[in-house]
Amino acid sequence: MTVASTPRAPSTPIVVRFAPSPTGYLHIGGARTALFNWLYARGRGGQFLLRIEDTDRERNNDAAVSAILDGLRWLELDWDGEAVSQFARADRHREAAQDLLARGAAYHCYCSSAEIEAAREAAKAAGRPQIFLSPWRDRDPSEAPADIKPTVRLKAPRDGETKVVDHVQGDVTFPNKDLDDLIILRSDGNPTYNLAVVVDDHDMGVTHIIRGVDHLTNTARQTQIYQGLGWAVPEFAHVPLIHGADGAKLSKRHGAQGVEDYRSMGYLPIALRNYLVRLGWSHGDDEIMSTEQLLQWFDIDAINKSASRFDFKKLDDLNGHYIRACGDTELVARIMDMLPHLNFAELRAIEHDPKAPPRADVALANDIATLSPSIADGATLKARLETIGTDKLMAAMPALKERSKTLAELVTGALFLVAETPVHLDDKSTKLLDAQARATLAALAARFEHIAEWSAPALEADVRLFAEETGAKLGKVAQPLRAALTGRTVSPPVFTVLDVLGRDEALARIRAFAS
RNA sequence: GCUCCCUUCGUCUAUCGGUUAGGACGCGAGAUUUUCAUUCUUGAAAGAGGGGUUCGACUCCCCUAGGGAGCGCCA
Repeated sequence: MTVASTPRAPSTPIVVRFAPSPTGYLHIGGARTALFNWLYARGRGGQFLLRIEDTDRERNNDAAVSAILDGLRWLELDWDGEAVSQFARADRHREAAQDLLARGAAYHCYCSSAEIEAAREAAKAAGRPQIFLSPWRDRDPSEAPADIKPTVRLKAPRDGETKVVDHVQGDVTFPNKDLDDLIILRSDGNPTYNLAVVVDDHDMGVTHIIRGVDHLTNTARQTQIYQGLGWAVPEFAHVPLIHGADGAKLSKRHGAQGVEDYRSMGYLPIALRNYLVRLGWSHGDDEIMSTEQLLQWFDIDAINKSASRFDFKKLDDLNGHYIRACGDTELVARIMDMLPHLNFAELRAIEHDPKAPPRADVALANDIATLSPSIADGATLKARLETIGTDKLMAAMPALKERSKTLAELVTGALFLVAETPVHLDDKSTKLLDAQARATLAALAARFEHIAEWSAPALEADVRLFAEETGAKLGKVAQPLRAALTGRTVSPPVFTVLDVLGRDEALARIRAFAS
């Protein structure tokens, strides 16, 4: 394992920000951007600020904002200070626009929306670049029509080029002739995104802007605003996008867009972070990296330029690693935290590709439907588990966690705890419990009644002895037991199941199918 | 259409001009095993295509092809 040089203490403290718009959930791509920002700041003693880009009043609402904050908290990415509302700073943005006007770096444009639209259509039809050159850039404002409220446009340079110096993309130059005079103040006097971003980033003292490449052309335009305002341009790192497994944009069809879905599926925050950081960034051959290592190693200069595809198989593998490494107490706590977020009926209603394996939370919902149909949601399941006793869940954890990739699978494996007696059998276990198997169960029940010590090793020894005496293979004895105890042909080791269930419950379940 | 970016196993990636092109996931085979897993061993699997530059190119340059992003009084 090679160790990169430790980042030098910068003379000016690093300030980064994550600036999502409130769309109703924290997008998985946004989550990675937030993670990159967080790692960069926290690894270098800098600040990680949060700003909500809520200037679009129609889309903005409190629920959408808290969904994003919840997502960040769940991912364990803490930010400094209060989240800044961009909308609340509109006066300051207007002030900057006035400043631009006063400096001669902006002008009033009296073109109507219809006029602009028409020009764009014409350009498109003629195969010309769809940029709009306002005639009011050079026209005398005294000629302005009285009935039109003007917008304010940036007076961007027409010649030369605008260069974006980027830690990921390198130097990217845009010919100024391709960048039109963007509107910075709408005709209703409200600031537009590009102006607001520049003013906010400047006022918040942001030194490094780490965001998606989809903003690269915005950066060229924003650079012109910085220049018009006479402000220093911050450093940039435009990170590549994350695509779905088919290479197209990540969509609902791919399984999950918001981090809340990943919580529901039972991924551990640390596993998701480890997975996300490896999309577009690496540190040699290292795959599993602790947060401490990431803080030490992560650097924006090592981020790749190409987009990557989201691979659930790899996420599952990482999550499995972290589950196995996690203490039982913490796992139980995380399961209990997760359960109230699950609504089984809703999960079962999720459409998905029938060829693909269902999401772990959907699989759990389906399993509950057959095993314990009376449990309708995660909160009920949680209550049921608490009634039975979390000590039983704890006792099952060591056996469960080495066969689970997600918390949802952990719960699926633990469902035998809440099953009603007699257990609801699935098709395979129904078939397995034939006359011979039921006779075996009767014989076992008789033995178990008198067993001195009810523990996994003692039970295993006794069952092995029974198999030996009757000349049966262990599987011939263990499988009927498993079916009677769990209703499934797949479960944690039967002896663990017997042990965790306890003598009375186990015997009742066995007798229910014995004959 | 215009501008910009990208292209190493199926996927995520390593390689700072000289390697039998490495690792991880997934997949195949085997071992362990009461089921399923875990664990261990092992196998297959890649430089988009074409030109240059160079003693030597995955690495530098050009072209082509494919992919992506942006082109709003959205953010």
